[in-house]
Amino acid sequence: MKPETDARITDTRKKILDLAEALMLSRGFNAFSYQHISAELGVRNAAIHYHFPKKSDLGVALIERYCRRFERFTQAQADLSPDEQLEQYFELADRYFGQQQICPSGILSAELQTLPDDMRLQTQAFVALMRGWAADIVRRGRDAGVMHYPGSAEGMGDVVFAAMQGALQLARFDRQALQSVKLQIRQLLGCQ
Amino acid sequence: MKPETDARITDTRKKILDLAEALMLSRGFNAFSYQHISAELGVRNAAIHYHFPKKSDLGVALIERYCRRFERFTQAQADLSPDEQLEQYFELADRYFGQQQICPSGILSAELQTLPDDMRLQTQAFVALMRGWAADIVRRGRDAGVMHYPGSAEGMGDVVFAAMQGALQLARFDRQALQSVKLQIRQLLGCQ
DNA sequence: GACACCTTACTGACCAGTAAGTAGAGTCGC
DNA sequence: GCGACTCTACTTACTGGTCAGTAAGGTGTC
Repeated sequence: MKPETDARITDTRKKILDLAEALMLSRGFNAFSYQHISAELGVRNAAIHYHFPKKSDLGVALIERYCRRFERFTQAQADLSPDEQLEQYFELADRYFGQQQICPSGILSAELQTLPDDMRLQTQAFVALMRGWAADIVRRGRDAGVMHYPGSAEGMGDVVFAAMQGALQLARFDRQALQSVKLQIRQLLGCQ
Repeated sequence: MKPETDARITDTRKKILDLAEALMLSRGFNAFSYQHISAELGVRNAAIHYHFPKKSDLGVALIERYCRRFERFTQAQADLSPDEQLEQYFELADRYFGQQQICPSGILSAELQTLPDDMRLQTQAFVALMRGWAADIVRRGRDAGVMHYPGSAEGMGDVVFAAMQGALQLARFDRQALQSVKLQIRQLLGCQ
């Protein structure tokens, strides 16, 4: 049966991506090796190279998957109110925090100077997506009259995005920090 | 003459620290090697090991220097008004940005999981210092009536600190991002 | 027999770290 | 004022480990 074969084909590939994702978000892209993945998966090193010849291929695939996942995420919650969308974003951050991880844009931008060119470009596109979305939420929040803040929606979106990225990093030292930042952002936006 | 000898002793050591600092803030701690430093300095690899036997010794020395420098920085501007202190902090960020660097707490927290234990402890102390200072500025800013924001000073300090850390990372993709975040923070605090 | 999905076996580069030796400058007894 | 000693600040030469990446071979399935 074709589906079963296809399922097996994508199975290892998906497991590699999942493991690589977890490793990248906790250790960073440069700080995990094909050994980390192959050992956990019970295969040999070269098996990873079969699916992703270069490490940058794996990296690009990871970020592409983030982009697809993120677009599905935004489409799925397109009908929610802006303040509900903000809470969904906060929950996303909580999930990263619960696994001792930071957000993908955080680790990728920190390591940016050492990333291969193709990964850098892909990262840029991903960050632009996230940034635009944050600005969108606060813009529609203000238009709907549920959020109140001075300045531009782009500026406020940047602050929310940057603060959440920084908060996840800060939370590695103090578990209270993420809650602290989330609460303060809610108050700054005047919602809840 | 003693002073001249002492000057030469500390000269190489200081040059190593300076180069290591620049490398860490642009590439990350794990992504630079003793080769990077020794090549630039025109000495052999082992010369670096003479001054800093383990790489973690170099890392700890770097963060300790940050702590000392930071305390001198806060003492030097103790007499400034809170909004002037905030602008000094912004200028610090501008200086990092101008050299294609991110802030030390940003890179160290991103790489935290892969850092040796002694560096982790030192980083924790450094971050606590910076965080406390940010909270101090906005607390005294509110007390003095020049800053206005909802919630606690700790919460607002965390947002400012996290947002600036995130903004420096965001600025690697878009040079406007840092200005955007700085401006928005000023407006959120109601100063200028 | 063609293909997907691995394996074994290897290469060369880079890495942190070490051991042993050395050049020069300062210190001491005499 | 001269040899012996000592210390700092390196050097050369090396080790063992890890890394990404490759080449060639095997195995099961359509």
